Amino acid sequence: MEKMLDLISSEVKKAFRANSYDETYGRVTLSNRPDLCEYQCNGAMAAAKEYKCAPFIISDKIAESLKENPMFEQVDSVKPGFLNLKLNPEYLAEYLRNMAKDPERLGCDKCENPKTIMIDYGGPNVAKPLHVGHLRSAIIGESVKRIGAFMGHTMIGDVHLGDWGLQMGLIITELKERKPDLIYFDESYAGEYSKDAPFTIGELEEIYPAASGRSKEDEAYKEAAMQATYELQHGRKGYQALLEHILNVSVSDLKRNYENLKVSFELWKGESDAQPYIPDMVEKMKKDGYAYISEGALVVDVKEDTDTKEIPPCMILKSDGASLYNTTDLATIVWRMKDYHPDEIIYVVDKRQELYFTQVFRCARKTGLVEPETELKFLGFGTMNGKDGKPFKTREGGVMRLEYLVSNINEEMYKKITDNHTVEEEEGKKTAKIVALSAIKYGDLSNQASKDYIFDVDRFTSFEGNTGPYILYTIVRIKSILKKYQAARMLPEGAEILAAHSESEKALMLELCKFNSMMETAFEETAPHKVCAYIYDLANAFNRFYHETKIMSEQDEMVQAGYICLLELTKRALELCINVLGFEAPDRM
RNA sequence: GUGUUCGUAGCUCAGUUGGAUAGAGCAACGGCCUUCUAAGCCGUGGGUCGGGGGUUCGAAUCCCUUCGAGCACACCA
Repeated sequence: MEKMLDLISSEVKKAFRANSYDETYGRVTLSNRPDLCEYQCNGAMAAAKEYKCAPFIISDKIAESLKENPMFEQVDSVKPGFLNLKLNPEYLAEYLRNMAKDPERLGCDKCENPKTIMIDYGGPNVAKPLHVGHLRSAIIGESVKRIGAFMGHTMIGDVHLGDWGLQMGLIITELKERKPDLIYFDESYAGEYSKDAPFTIGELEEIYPAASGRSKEDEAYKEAAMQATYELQHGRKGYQALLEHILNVSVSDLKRNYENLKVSFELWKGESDAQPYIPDMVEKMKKDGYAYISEGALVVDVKEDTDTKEIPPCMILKSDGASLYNTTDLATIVWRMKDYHPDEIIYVVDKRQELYFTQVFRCARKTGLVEPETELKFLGFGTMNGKDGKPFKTREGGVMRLEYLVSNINEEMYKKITDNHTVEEEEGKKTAKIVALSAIKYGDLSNQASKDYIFDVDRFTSFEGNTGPYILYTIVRIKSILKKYQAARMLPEGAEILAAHSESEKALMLELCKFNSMMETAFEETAPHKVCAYIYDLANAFNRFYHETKIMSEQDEMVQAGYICLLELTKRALELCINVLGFEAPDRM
């Protein structure tokens, strides 16, 4: 469906043309003075300069041309040259009826040229538990992915595991110390290895920090770990089998954790998957003359004339010849292009890595790893701070495990729910989990991703104000009425959304008709917070309407049925929105 | 030092890409439940949009300058 603003604009542009003014001045925007009008056009003031006359003369003429237009209930030309518009309620109702006919999309057209977009988010490390630092990438990435999918793009989420490097050698070394008799350490062993891992996720999570700690004090131990890393990367069979086990155990645990957050990935690739592509890539960069030796390291220059500061070259290999983060990221681009040929790759990572990714992107572009039209987008997010404004820590000052954070909030939510209502324990727990997730995700997504934000558990889990639980509460209210209505009767023949009967009803309808343009903007700007802002406005508009309108006691059957249709549409819009944000609503709370 | 992001109510944040009287929520205060979930609704108070200059009919928004904060600046990821 065409967007409401475009429909209105095209009428106003017509009026500008009819009065022989340039139609580009006819662009209509939402009103910033809802007390005066619903939509406005400020073009007359801009046009005044070109046509050398007072702005209000132009806006008067345009208003005159639009007076008879059935789209509008009211058209005013005001003081300096504002054109104030109010929509005909019947026209608005018709628009919403068309939205309602399309419950899957509510009139939001899929994009005309669907793209294949890979989105790199998550970024957990194998053998290490997820911590709060992983939260934002997961939440934002998942939402961006869902918004893109809703707009009709093929979205491929890749978790991009940290499964390469010294950490693996450390684990193997520590394991060898603890269980030296394992056949994985017997180099003469030539048989098959067991499918069962010789450790649990619990052990693994304990082994890594132990090994990491010891390597910092014990030089010989560190040497051993580096040696193990080298042997692993150069094909020692037993170690590779161990790596497989580490991956399996770790990934299934990560999947469980991400599932709890309603976050899922199409691909579970890791840094290790990029390694086979490195030699050819490096060779080609050298052969094509892009890569050269500087201070012992192999680098590619990525400076550009327009730079306002010195951009250091992108390092491809360290001076000892080893690969590093850059190498892996570039090689990852190689397989992504080869296997999926994406039109765009979005990286959802900490914004502190912006300079680094500028280097990587430029290098990829310059050396031809991607095509000129392939878009590489850096979506940097800010730090999650505690109430004191400093990076979020546990009370003891350590890094908090994500699992603990989530279960703390679940418990808190359960307490709140049981304080207010008597519910069965099982249902209460289930509801608490759903509401808690909305609190966490909405709390994060309602802020602009690029900014730091304060993770305030008390505020996010509150049911008041601009919070996830408030949105869910609104949906639950609607569900409750619909259920009551449906229990008593069927929707009568010919029931449909009617022209608004009150100010609050019209305000609700005006919010609803923004749905398609809001979703499009949220995608174009990769801005989930716009979806949050929208549903907050929508929920407010609904609650105002709800308060004024006694739906169940409405006497006129068709009016009542019209309300029900409007409620259905509101519920649908809210549900589609929270779905792209990555959470859901319970039936009761 | 260079670059970059930012500075809006006591607190947490919006601000439709230059428009009219700068908006929400929390906190404070006051009203509304024998009737669809009061986890709600309505109202009151609270601002030199960090400061200064400029661009123009018009600036929180664009440019310059200044103060303050965060972050980043090749062999970590």
